[in-house]
Parts: sequence; C-alpha cells; structure tokens
Amino acid sequence: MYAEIAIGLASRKTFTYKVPERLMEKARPGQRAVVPFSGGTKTGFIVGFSSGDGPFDYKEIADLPDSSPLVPDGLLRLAGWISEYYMAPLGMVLAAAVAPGVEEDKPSRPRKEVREAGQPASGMSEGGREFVLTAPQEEALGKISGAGGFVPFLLHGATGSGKTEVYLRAIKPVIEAGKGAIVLVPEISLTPQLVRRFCGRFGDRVAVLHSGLTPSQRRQQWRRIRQGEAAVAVGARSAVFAPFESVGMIVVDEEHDASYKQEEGVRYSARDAAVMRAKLEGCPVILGSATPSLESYHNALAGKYTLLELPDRVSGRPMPEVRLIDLKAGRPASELADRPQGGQLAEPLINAAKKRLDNGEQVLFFINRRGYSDFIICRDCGDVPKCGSCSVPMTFHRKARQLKCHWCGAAHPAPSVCPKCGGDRIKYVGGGTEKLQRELMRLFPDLSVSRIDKDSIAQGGGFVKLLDSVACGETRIVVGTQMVSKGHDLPGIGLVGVALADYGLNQPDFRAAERTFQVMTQVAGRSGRGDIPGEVIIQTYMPEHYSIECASRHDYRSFYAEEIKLRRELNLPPFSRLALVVVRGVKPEKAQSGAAGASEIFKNEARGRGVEVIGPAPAPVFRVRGKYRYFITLRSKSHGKLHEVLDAGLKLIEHKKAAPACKVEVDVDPQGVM
DNA sequence: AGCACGCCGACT
DNA sequence: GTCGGCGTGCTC
Repeated sequence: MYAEIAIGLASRKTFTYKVPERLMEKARPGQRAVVPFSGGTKTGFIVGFSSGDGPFDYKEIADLPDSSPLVPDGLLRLAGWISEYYMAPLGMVLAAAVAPGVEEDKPSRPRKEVREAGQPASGMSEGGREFVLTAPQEEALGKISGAGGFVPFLLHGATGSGKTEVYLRAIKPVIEAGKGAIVLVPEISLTPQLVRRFCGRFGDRVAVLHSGLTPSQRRQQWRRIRQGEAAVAVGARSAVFAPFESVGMIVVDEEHDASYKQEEGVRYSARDAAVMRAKLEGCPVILGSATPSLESYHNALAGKYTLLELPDRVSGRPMPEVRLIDLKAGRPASELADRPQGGQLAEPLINAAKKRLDNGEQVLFFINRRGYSDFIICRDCGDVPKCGSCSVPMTFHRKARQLKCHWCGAAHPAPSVCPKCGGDRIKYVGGGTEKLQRELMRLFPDLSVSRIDKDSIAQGGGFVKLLDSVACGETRIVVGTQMVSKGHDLPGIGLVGVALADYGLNQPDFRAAERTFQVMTQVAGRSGRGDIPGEVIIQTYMPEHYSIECASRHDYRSFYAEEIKLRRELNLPPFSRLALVVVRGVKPEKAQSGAAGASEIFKNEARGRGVEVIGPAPAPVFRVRGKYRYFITLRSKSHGKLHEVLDAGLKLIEHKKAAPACKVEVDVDPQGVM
C-alpha cells in the first residue's frame, strides 16, 4: 500500500511513500506522517492512497506519531478546497492549519500578552448574565435556530445592537447537541471583551486560539478540541481550522474586516473559508457586521445569504450624533503649510472635548497613523529619508527617537541633522498618534492622555491593560488607531473625534471608499454606549464624499447603493472576480522583463476564455523588503475561467522559464492592491 | 524549506 | 589560473 503525503513545501505536488506492514492499520487520511526526505526527515500528512506504480524507488513512512488522525475529515476537505481555490500547496495549507502563528504577523511581533492563554479567564466573566432579547434579536435567533443544514446568514446589526448575544444563544443548543462551534474574530488579542463573554457563558468548554500561544499551548488547545473537551473555538483566521469532528455552527464576527484575508504565505480568506467549511459540514454560518462587505451584502440581496437585521441599539440607546468639520475652511491648515507647531484639531472639536471632559466623560480620538510624523524633510536640501529596502519614506517616531519603515519594520535612530547635507532645519510633515497625543497633552495638561497603537502596546504592557485603563475610567483621553475601533464596549466615552478621515480615501485601491465607510462607522460606534448620549466629530477635507457622508448618517443602505453602482460601472467585485499576480525580483530589470514575459503568457491563455489581463504595472509601492514588484491583474466574470487561466499560465511560466530570477505569486480575491 | 550543482567576477 | 557568488532544480 502506498500513501500520498503532503509536505509543507512550496511545491504543489504530493509525495508517494510505501506504508510498512506495521503501520497499515493506522494509516488513514489526515494522519501525520514522519517520512525520510531529501537526506533528512520531514513531517507531512497522509492525504490519500495510490497504487505506487510510478517510476520511483519509493521510501517507507518512518512513523505515524498520532494514535488517530490529527486532521478530521471535514477539515481535510476544507484544506483541499483552499489549496485548489487559492492555488496554494496542500502541504502548506495543512501546515498553516495545524501550526499557525509562525508567519501570522509581519515584522516585529511583540511576544507578550498570553494572559488568557487559552484557558478561559473564568472569575472575571461579565457574561454569566443573560439579557432580555429585543424583538429583532429574537427574530434573528429564531431564523438561525430554525435552520437545518448549510444556511449562510448575514447578520447586519448596528454598532451596539447586540450581535454577540445572538451568537451566544445560537451556539448554545449546538454544543448541547454535542457538536462544535467556531467563532472567528478579526484579531483575537484586540477583542478581549468578546472572548470574556464567551468564556463567561460557556466556561471551560471554550478554547481560545491565540496567536501568542506557545507551540505546546497550541497543541494542547488542538487536543482539547479534537477530543471533544472543548466545544467552542474562538480565534482569528486560523480558528477556521479548528479540528472538531463535527461542526454545528460557525460565526464570523466583523465579517467585513480586511484582516480575514491572509496576505502572506497561503493567501486565503478565512471568512470565505468559513462559509465553505459550513457547506462541507452542513451547518449554518453567521456573518455578522455593522458594515457588511459589498460582497456579502450583495449576496444577501441576491438571496444567496439570508439577511437578518438588527437596526437599533439595545436598551433604547440612540445612535450618536455625527458632525463633520470641513478642514478646507477650518483652522488646522494643510499639513504642508508652514506651521511646525500647527495643531491637528479644529476649535469646534477641541471645545466639544472640553465640554465632555468637564462633565466627567471620556473622549476618544482616532487617527489612522502611527508615529509622530509621516516623514521628515530637510528644508535646506529637500532630502526625505527613505527605507533602505522599500520605496517609501520612513515614519518618524518621537518616543522611540527612530525612523521606522511601516512596510518592512526596519528602524534606525532618527537623525537630528539632515543625513544628506548636515542641515539642522528638519521639518516634520504630517501627523500620527504620537503628535496628536502631544497636542492633547498640551491642551489638557491636567489629564492623562493615553495612546493605544501597535507601538504603545509593545512598550507599555499590552492591549488588555491599556483598554482596561480606559474601561475603568482611569484614562480620560485616548488616542488610538484602528485597533480601538473594533467592537469594544467603552461606556464612558461620550465623544469620539476623528482627526482626519481622508487618509484611506485617496489610496489607489478600489476598496478605499468601502474601508473608509467601515472605519468611520465602527469608530463612531464607540461613542454613546453607556448612559450618556454619544457624539462624534469627524474632521475631513471631503465632507461631501459619500463614504463619509453616509457614515455620518449611519446609513449603510445609501452607502451600499452608491458604491455598488460604481462597482457595476467599473466591473469590479462583486461583479467580477479578480486575481493578482505578483512578480518579484531583486533586480528591477529582471522583475520588469519577468513580469512582461508572464503577462504575455497569461494574455495568450486568456484569449477566448472571457478573462481580461491587465498590466503588468509597477506596484504602487514598487520596492518592498528589497524586492521590486510588478502586478498583473486578471479579471473575469467566472472564477472557474480565471482559475483555468492562472493554472495553465503558471505552469507555462515555470516550464518556459518566462520569468527568470523572479518569484511569481498569485493572490486570488485580493483585498488590498498596494 | 534545505541542499547540491553549475556557470561568471575579483583575488593569491 | 582558482574561490565563490547565488540562480536553479530536486527531494517520493
């Protein structure tokens, strides 16, 4: 008997091994297998069996280390689908499924905060209590509970409308029936409150899959799920691979969130994989969001998903009132104006903050940029320090006294004089969280101003600690990035101020408007969650832009109507399917000629198949980590046709060596195109 | 991913 | 004339 083994290599094929007599009985698909490979030994997975009649002198499997298959059947089929759909080697998909977290975060990942290390934080639960459901919650729950088999739901609920309670109650009967439930969240370390509620409700039947888990902790959580000890798996992307024998419910919270798409290694969408897993397992899946992705809402309107709406906040709380401040006429002059100490906040926002603070409330300021200033420029010679390996200017971080590259993580000491000409007249252009924090400290010298961003978490003891200091009222003023906008319940926040809404809007990316609407709506949703009526003030140069205007009215439907019209006109998703081919090379000329060669082949393959090949074009950020990058975009009505062209094209490129000295990578359903 | 093979630059 | 660069190919 011969087994097909998938090994975690960049190769898309499996390897055949002889199954020795002593392991015959144990050998089953999903079983880990230790095999001799290329002089050494590797661990892969049995994914099938074959007759072994190839022209090889097949080696024997050395060992099957587990008593039963580590990967259950449903999960194996999911991995197969991901491998096929995203054109990733099956061995790599399985490796990512079983031992993720290694390539989870990009440059410098802080190794902290294993506080809730997977074991539920039991005592501190705020979740034992059950609430009386609102009528819409009741109705949504009724429809979910009534679903037999695979039914995808889109739960569109305003911020603060009680989506989590619906998840909790939908899951309860599932685990009582002895099945597993999977709950995906965009970034587990940023959603401590949701984790606490699940732990509070389901106690030690919850397994938390955390990117900060050590390999042995991860293995332990896997075992608990695999052996049916845990019934609910809560985690980020990779939790979609939770090894339940049978899954009865899947929840994808904040389904619109871009971080569900893994953009490195195996480039899969955990949200779409979740829908596929639900289909394979024959169970319902709930996609929840206050700001559904265009794709999901389109699917709901088309009848592919069942739409459930929670239009109002719980306890009769009103949505916050949103005011827009037009910076074109406002006081903080454009960032390029000669005003080194010029503030980022306009008077009406400062005054509103004063009023709220005087009243004992908390204020949250949102700015979607880390650091002190976007870049520095020498007033004498005009030099802007750039990253040595990426074609972007470096961001100035004041606290750390460093210039950092936000693309590759490189950092070095910030110069006090121009490194080019020695001049001492350096201008700090643009503003991020650090600059805003300083401005607020000057404006409110008696109050503590805390900053929540990737840097402050790394320096100051973790997200949970910082968030708790806000939740308990110790911190009165908070400055934060995206990470403060995601689903936290901070009842003391009376006012949310957005320093500049426009950052994302002008990016060369067709999802720019969608993301801006989502972020504005989510951050606005942090206000007015307690007894105080909330207020939001958004500063922008584009108050008339529909993404900002609709967000200010909490009007998802109008935003959707506007955006979907554009997508249709421009033939962009959800009206077409995209794939991005990235050609990378150390030498710019090689990257260029390789991209041209690759594109030629794709164009040839695309002919007569209803697939469009656009490009190659240099990537908007041309060089990243020392590699020059070209993009080729493939577009089609049909994913199947797109897949055919990609598959045939990639094989030809390899065969004909059409892109020498280049790496060619494919991103199916790309999120961002930068 | 690791490791060996193989064809073009600057050195004793 | 060699040592060694890394680009390429292979591992059942």
